[in-house]
Amino acid sequence: MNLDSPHRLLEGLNEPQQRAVVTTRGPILILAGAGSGKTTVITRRIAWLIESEGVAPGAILAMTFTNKAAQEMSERVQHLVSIPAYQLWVSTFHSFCTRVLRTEGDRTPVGKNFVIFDPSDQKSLMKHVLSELSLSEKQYHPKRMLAEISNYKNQCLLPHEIEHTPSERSLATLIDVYALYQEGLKTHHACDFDDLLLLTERLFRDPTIQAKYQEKFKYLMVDEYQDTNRAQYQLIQHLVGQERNICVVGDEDQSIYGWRGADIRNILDFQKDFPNTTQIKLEQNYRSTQSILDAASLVIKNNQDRIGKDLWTNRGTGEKVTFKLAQDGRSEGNWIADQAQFELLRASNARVAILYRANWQSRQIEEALRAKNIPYLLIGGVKFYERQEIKDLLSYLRLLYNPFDLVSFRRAINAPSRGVGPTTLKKIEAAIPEGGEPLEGVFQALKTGAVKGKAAREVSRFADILIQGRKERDLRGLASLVQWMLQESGLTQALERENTLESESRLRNLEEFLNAAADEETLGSTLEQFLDRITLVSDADSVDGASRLSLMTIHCAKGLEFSAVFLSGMEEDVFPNRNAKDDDNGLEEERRLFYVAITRAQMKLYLTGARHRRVMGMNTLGLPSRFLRELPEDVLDQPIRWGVEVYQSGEGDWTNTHDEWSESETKPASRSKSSFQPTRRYDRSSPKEERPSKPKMSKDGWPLGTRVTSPRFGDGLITASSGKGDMLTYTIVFQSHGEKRIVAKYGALEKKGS
DNA sequence: CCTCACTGCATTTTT
DNA sequence: TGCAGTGAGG
Repeated sequence: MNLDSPHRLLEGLNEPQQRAVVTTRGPILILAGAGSGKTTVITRRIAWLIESEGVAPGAILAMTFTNKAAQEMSERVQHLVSIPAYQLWVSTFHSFCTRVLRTEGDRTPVGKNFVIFDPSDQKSLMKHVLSELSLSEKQYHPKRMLAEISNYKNQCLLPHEIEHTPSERSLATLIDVYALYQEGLKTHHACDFDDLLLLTERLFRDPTIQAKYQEKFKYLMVDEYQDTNRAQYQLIQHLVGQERNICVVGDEDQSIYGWRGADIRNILDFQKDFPNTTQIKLEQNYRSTQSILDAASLVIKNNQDRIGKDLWTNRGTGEKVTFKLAQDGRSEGNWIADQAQFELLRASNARVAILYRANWQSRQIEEALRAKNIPYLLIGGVKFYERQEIKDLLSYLRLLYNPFDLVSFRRAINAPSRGVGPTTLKKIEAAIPEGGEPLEGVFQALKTGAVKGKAAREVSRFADILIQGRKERDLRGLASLVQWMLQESGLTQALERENTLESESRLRNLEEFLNAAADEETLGSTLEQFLDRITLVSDADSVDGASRLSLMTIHCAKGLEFSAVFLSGMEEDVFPNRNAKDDDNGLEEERRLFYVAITRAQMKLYLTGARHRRVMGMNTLGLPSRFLRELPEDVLDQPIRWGVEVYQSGEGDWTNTHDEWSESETKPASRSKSSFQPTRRYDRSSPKEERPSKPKMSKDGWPLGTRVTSPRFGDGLITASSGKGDMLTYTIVFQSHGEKRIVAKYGALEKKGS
């Protein structure tokens, strides 16, 4: 290979990138740092295989995690070599599996024509299962049960394969729940997200099937390999054939889906799994300035679990990172809004993102943006296809496709409200013959007179809609079918009758849905394909390149880049998230999340925090995120100050600082000298700082941060408060008893030193 | 069977 | 704080 006069497909690539493109045989591990041109490499590599090596497009399988990534790759490949899209197998794991199951489905419990349950469907099935087993939802939270089941599924374990000893009562119950849940899915002819992977993996255990797919796909590529879980890992192992042409691309520092079963060991151990792996590191960053990269590199160095990379850039030092401490969440929002507007005005093509750890944090930022009339796009939260009215309509469509879907049946039968409640539903369900459709239950219940009167009329009208609908399904196009369903189901009329602001917006959503169906129809999709697509789209897929200001979680932002990035809520327990920092793994993942956030920025990075925050209805005192301390001083435009009091943490143990709560004689933190210096003034950098607001809780209580003594628990520090008057309650962290909630009136608390 | 009002409880992150 | 789940009344 002569790299001096590059082939068209190698043009503009640096040396390691070129090697990654042309190394097509055997196992390859591409460690692609943030912003190192990963997508370019993957797409050029696919094009290279097709064009220079004459590989048939259909023999290449490329897997991604999001539809957006898949779509982008597919488009870029088509741009490079002109081949029809349908020949390319670039898809998400989930849609790949769906495709396989739709082809081979006769061999799985749910058959070919399954529906895919989304989380809300799962939840309603789970509730049903729990009541069947007479387990209280109070004790067995449906969501937690589902999370645990998901965990097992991600590890490729079915209920009967989970090992447990007789003494593990709660595990035994979970297994029962899991088993019955799977039974439920089977009778509904339904899969949940995890089943798509699990069932496909099971399928590939059959040597015949395995051979078939190994023969088809000679070249495998996996994007974001660090995010694969056990099921995905196994799936890949099954697919790798004799020639071992597997290329995985990933970045261990961006592994942020451990909670979803992703196992960072998959990428760390790749070379063990595939001896003689070619490893290529992409370390030149084309996205960010040096300051941003320095911040990112020094932060991530604190992690143990990594292979290690040294990112560099030739884009210059750039502006330093700005940190802003606001008095509370509201003023944090306001400051971000103002500053974001400034960033937007800076360049006509500026794209700005406001990121946060958890969705709830978006609220106050949104309020600020709305108050200032700054347009923005919110990604996440309630998804379009999860809205009530959409789910109502979908439940009808799903029933036309798969009449066994009892969850949809239960929903549709009383949407819009027809006066068919739990009682009638129970009777119908009892009348469903073994292995039969819910609709047969309706006929039975009517025949035997179990359901009569008004309910009977409504129910039989509902049955008519479904029966007629099945005929219409085969006669009409997608859009026209949706249109018909909207009318016949009475959903539109019910909303029109309601005639409120709320119903108006729901009608608009239904219209939007109709548009989506029309779009889909022009692609020539069937009802099946339409339904699959709807369930498998994610928030990240809706990120609109044209939008100038976007709000999203850090997770959603992975893979994206923005000229300026705001990262809000830099407080301990917010970020790192309180529940995630229990163990080292959790904390390292949080740190990787921080790393992902930092590396989204091209030109400018802002970090913000709030001194006080209302969280879950409580006033809480924010302490600086430990991550702030990991930032090298010289990337910041000024030292980080944290309000009046100084929090000087030795691994979050405030008692280490005992007397330093009064601002007088604080010693600087060990690593960064000037960080967290006490300061009496609020941050002076901002031109129009909100007036040093009234001290919180000073009227009928003590301010947060006050040190108190309790006769029962000894010395402590007020960290949060809620309620007022007689109900005034403090959350106090005691030196020797941990965190307690104490009603001020009865607590006999005394202020320390008075 | 539906609606409204109350209460108690929770916030990670998503294909 | 806000939502979801529950219970009383219409």
